[in-house]
Amino acid sequence: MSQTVDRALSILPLLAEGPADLGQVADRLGVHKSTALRLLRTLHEHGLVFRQSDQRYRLGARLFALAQEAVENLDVREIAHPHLLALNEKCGHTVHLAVYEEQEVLYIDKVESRYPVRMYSRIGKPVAITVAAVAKLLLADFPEAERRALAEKLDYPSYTSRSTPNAAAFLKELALVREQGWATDLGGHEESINCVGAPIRGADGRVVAAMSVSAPNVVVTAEELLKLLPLVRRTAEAISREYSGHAPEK
Amino acid sequence: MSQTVDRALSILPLLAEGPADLGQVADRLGVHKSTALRLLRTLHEHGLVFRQSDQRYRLGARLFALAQEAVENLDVREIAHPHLLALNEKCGHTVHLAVYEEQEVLYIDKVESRYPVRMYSRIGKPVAITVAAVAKLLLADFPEAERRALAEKLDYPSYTSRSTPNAAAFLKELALVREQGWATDLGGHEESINCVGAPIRGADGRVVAAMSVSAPNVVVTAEELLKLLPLVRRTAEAISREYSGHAPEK
DNA sequence: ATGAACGTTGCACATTCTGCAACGCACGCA
DNA sequence: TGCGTGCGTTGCAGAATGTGCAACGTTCAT
Repeated sequence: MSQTVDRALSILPLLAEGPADLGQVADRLGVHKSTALRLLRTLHEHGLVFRQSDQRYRLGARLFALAQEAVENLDVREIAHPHLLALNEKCGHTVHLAVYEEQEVLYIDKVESRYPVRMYSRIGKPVAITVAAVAKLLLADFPEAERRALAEKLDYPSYTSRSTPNAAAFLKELALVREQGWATDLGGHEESINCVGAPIRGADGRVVAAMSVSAPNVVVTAEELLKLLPLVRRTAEAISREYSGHAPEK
Repeated sequence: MSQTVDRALSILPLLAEGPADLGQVADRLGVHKSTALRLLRTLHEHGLVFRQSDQRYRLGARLFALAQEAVENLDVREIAHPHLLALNEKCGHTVHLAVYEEQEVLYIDKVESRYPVRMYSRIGKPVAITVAAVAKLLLADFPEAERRALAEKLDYPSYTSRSTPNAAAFLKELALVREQGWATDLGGHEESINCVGAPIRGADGRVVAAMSVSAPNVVVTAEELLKLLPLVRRTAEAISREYSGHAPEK
C-alpha cells in the first residue's frame, strides 16, 4: 500500500539470507542504487540494519532487541482469556491457565465451572506440581538434564492412591506427556477430580504456559472428560498461534 | 532520510511496548489516522505487525522469524576471522576458534603461530574437552543441570600431571570460568603448552563460540602469556559485538 | 433510539521520493 | 606511476507518491 515502505521492508528478508552490498540490494529490489542507499540509511538509523567491517549490510541488533522486548511485554493471560472463556462456554467446566516460575507452577487464570459443584483452586496459588496436568505439561518441556535434576529434588506427597509416587514414575509420566503433547490428572490430587490439559507454545516452540479443563466425577466421568481432549488441544493451539504472533484464525 | 519509512519503522518500537490501536499509533507518530493506517497496512503485509482478536495491533511472527533466520545464516567464523588475524599480528602466537557441536568441541578456525615452534591442532578436529580452555568456556555457559550431566559422562584422560582428574574438579573449574569470564589451560593437554581463552557471545548473551591463544613454554612462560589476557578478552568482545549485530568499533 | 469512538474510503494538493548523471575514492593491473 | 574499473555517494528536476481532510459505516454503550 505504501511503495516506499514496501520496498524498505523487502530489504529485511533479503538481508536475513546473508550480508549483501549496496549493488546487490538495489538489483534484487529492482531500484536505482541511490534509492536503495536511502532506504538502507533509514533502516540503519533505526538500527535494523548495520554495516559490518567489509562494508556489506546485515540485519542489526535492534531487530533482536525488538523481538525480545515484544515477547517480554506479551501477556499470555491477556491473550488466552477470551479463548478460555469460549472453552468454558462450550463445555461448562472449570478452565485453568498456569505458568512455571521459580521452581513452582502457578495458576494465573481461571474460569469457574458453570456447574454447581466447583473445585478449590485460587489464582496465584502454587499447583500440586507432581500430579497436576498443567505442571506435567510445563515440566515435560524442560531439557532432559534439568527434568531429572528437578524430579530428584521434589517431594511426592500421597494426596490420593493415584498420586505420582516417586521421581522415577514422574519422569516416566513426563516423557509420555512430552511424547503425546497433552496431559491428564486422573484423581491424582483429589480422588473425585479429573483434568485434561494441553500446552501453549511461543514462537520458538517452547512451552510458555499450560491450560486444563477440570471436572469432578459427579458431573462427568473421566472417560467423558477425555472426549473433550480435541477441543482442549484446539484451544491451546489457537492461543499458541495468537501468542506467537500469527493472526487468529478466521 | 526517508520520511515515510522513518515513520513506519517508528511504529515497531512503539508496538514492542505492547499492543496499541490505530488512534494511539497515529497520536504517538504525530500523523493523521489515515496515514497511520496505511503504514500499518504495509507493515501488516510484510507480517511484521498483525491484528489480535481485539483489533489492536501487535508485532508479528515475521519479526521473530527474521531474527532467527538472520542468526542461523550468520557465520561466526567469517566474522571472527579478521579479528583473529589482527590478534595474531599483535602477539604472534597460534589463535584458535572453537564451537560446541553434538557432545564435542571442535576447532573451526586457526591462525598459525609466527614463531618457528608450532603446536599440533587441526581445523575440524575435536578438542580435548576436559582440559582445553575453549572447551571450558563453552561448557561453562551450559545450565547447571546439563553441566553436571555432561561432566559425569566424560572420560578424564591424564594427558599430563596437570590434566583435569575427574568430574568434581572439572565442575569446579567450570564454575570458576563462568565466574571470571575467561579460561586457561596451563599444561593440561601437553606439558609444555599453555593457553588463554575468552568467550564469544551472541545477541542473547549466550556463548556461541570460544577463542584462545596458545604458546609453548619455550617461547613464552605461562606468566607472560597471561599478560595477553586483556587483549584476548577485548578481541573476543569485539567479535561478540559484531556477531550480535552491533556496528564494529571505529 | 441516540451519540460517541473508531476504523475506513476517495480525493485534491504538494511534499517527498525517484532515477539520472556526475563525482570521489580505493583498488588492481600494466 | 598512471590508467581503468567498480563501488558508494551527492544534487537536482520532474513526477509519482504519500499526505491530511472530510465524510461515511460500524459497533458499542447509554
